[in-house]
Amino acid sequence: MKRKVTLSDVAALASTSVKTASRVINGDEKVTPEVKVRVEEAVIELGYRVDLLARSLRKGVDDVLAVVVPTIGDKFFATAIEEIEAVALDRDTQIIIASNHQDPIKEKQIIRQLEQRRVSGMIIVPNSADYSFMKVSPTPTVFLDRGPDGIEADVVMVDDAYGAQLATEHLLASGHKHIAVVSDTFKVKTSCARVDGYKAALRKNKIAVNEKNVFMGAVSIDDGSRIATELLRSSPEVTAIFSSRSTITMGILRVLHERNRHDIAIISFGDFEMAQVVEPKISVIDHSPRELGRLAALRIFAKIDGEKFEPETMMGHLSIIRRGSGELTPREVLSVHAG
Amino acid sequence: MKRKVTLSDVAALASTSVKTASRVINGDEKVTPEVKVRVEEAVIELGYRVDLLARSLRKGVDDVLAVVVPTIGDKFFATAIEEIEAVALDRDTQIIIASNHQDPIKEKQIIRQLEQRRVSGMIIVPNSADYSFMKVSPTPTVFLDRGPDGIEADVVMVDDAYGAQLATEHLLASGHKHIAVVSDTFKVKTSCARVDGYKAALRKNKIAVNEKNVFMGAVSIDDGSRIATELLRSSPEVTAIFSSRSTITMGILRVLHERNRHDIAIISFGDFEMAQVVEPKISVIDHSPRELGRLAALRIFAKIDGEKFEPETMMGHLSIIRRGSGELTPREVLSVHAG
DNA sequence: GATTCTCGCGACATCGATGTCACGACATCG
DNA sequence: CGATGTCGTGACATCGATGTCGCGAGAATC
Repeated sequence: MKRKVTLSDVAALASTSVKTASRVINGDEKVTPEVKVRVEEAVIELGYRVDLLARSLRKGVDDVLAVVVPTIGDKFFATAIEEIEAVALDRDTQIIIASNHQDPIKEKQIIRQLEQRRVSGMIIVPNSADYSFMKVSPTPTVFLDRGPDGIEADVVMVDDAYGAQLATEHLLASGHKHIAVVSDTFKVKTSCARVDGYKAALRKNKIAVNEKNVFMGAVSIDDGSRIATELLRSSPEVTAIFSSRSTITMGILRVLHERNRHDIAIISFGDFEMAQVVEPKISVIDHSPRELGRLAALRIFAKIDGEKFEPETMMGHLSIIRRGSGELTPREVLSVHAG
Repeated sequence: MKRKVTLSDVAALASTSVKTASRVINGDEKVTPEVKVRVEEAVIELGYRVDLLARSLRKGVDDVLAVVVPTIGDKFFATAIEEIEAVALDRDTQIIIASNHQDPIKEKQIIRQLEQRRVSGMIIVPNSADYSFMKVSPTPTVFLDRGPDGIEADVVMVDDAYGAQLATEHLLASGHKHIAVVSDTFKVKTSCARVDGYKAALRKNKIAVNEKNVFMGAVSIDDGSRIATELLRSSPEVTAIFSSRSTITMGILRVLHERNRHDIAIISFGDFEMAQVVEPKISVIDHSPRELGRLAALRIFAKIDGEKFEPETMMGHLSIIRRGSGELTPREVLSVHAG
């Protein structure tokens, strides 16, 4: 096992000083061409490669971007990460991924550890915890998908309430009067906002909000199925559903397909691959994880490069993709026509 | 902006030496309780936290695990990463994710960079490139999902050929004679193996392989749809399809659903969320990304901890999940019964 | 009581790179 | 011709931690 090749080995072979060797590998112009060649030859001969740890220690920060998400396996976050990685690759920056496992204590430890590692920046998808401990953090940070509690910071997100309103109004426009919403917990800001948007749309259209048709607590596919079953039983008058997450939508679809209920309109917050596969295809409110990831990455790199801004909230685009499921005519309208 | 707190600040405040402070934070027993308390108080008072970069430089390796995958957004890899991250979390190890972007040159640079960063280990999902340049790598490495070319190494994968054979035999057992396969490119080893397994199953059952029914070149959902369309036209006799990837399956399903063709049996390599949502539910060969991720992570940490093994290939479990789509009776059998 | 051991501690070197600064050689200027 | 400037260079300090080693004091041994 031969010892690691260091700059001083290179310098020795090139009969020059360590510092000059360093100058050559860093492209410093002020080196005699002849010496430069000698060093370059020595580098090749010895197979020298910079030790990034040592360089980072000297520099004071490590050229690494950290990304903290609730779960890596979630398609939405995975895609956002993919985009962040693509932006980072252009700067030869690698990314550390950490999952907070829905545990504020653990997440705080993780963030601490990332700071101790001197990552050059962090992109965080916050949970419901308090982030005020980060007020004094020396590490540039951007929050993604939702804003953090307890601290003013850069945030890249979409206008969840507005998107939910769009979705609900779309269903209203198709003639639906009895529209249910299925969402996550009120602890998650985005879920709240989406339910708020739903309610706002109803109010705007002078339709009373029936709390019975607001279903919370759905995260997984199975939750979606469970709630859909309950919904069909307890609220038979419902002709349309606004689902605030794609996993929930999948769960609802399972029940609808099993029971052959193709008479219920559905629109989903967040696009997903299978939305184009099932019949009828699922209309969605699209908030692109790619766009959010890109925005966050560009922002964080601008900050890393030393640009100073005031904390700012940046909104990604929202659009509605009509595929059929949201445009179904309510059955009472159909039956009136038929009768 | 106050300067960073270092061990020497702590030592000064505790009126002791840097080394002794170091002993305290590393839990070295040989420190007088009194001194230990002084140091601990100083740590709290100053808010001292170890600089992981410096520690890693000294130690010679960085306590970070690198994971290199083709694409992060792919659900299969994302889930594997999630599991790897979970294992790593138990050791307070963070993970660097890199995508090779299907580009061997870029991937080589990335791997080099990871070595230069002195990551303590690497888990790599290889592409078709040659990995012989890694023969002399000092970094413990495990390959995931498929074996690398040009080098003997640890590999965690499943027996793709066997899984494909299982799938095909399942269709045969339901009475299908005309079975098509849709797969990726022959450049990817796993794809090859799956097609081989398909052919082996046919041969074993004395059914001639019809190359016309071997469809290659499908990666995305759209590819799946394109090929499904072609298949329905060019091979109307086909009553069952073995799809070697979940994305392909989704593409095929889109076409089948659009055309209301519920008479074609389908089985998919790789489980996916929507497999349980559509009707009929999709039977799959399950090769759990969680299990593979876990196996790879445990292996890599064992190697990091200094255990020595010969290069070995570890196989994850494979099982068939029957959900209905693979158990459809072929229409000619039905018509015989009907007639 | 002299000697060997152990224990807690700290000065210093070290990991591998880069910043600082000063020095000698040569060019340029008035 | 002396003063000033620029240029390439390298010795040394530095980033922040930990390994080495030796020292002095008290305990244990004969």
